[in-house]
Amino acid sequence: MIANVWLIKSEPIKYPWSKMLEDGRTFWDGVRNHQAKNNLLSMRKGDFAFFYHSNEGMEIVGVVQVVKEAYPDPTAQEGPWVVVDVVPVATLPKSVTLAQLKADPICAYMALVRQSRLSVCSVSEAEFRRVCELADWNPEF
DNA sequence: GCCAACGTTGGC
DNA sequence: GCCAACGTTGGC
Repeated sequence: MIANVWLIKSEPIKYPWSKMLEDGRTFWDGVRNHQAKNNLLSMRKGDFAFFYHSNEGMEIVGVVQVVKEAYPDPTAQEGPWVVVDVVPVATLPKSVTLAQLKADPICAYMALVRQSRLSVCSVSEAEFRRVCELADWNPEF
């Protein structure tokens, strides 16, 4: 695989996938956790990320791509916080629920499952392929 | 530098 | 609404 894959979480009440599609592009703000911030810093232009609905839905609904690498979070008063710019790439034909991931031998060990509070986590290539299978999605890259 | 208290996130 | 898992804060 050429690019790395990540997973970003959003509460549907705050920023749902439908809004992501509507906006076409957004900066991923509000991360106030160092581990999540470090993941944002590791993102490279062209990397992909699953878009996960936390709290309500609890499922992976779409895929986005990083179009601008980390820069200071405009919504942060101070501190080292950063954002990246992302654009939607695809809506998954079938959403993949947390329950499905937990029940799957490959995905059960995803950072998403192991560290429920981490809002930006990495996804391995094996996990990526498996989620695509579960989603009935055939990535064209 | 340790640790108790507290706050937040997010699954159940 | 509850609670587990973490992160942060502040007293010592």
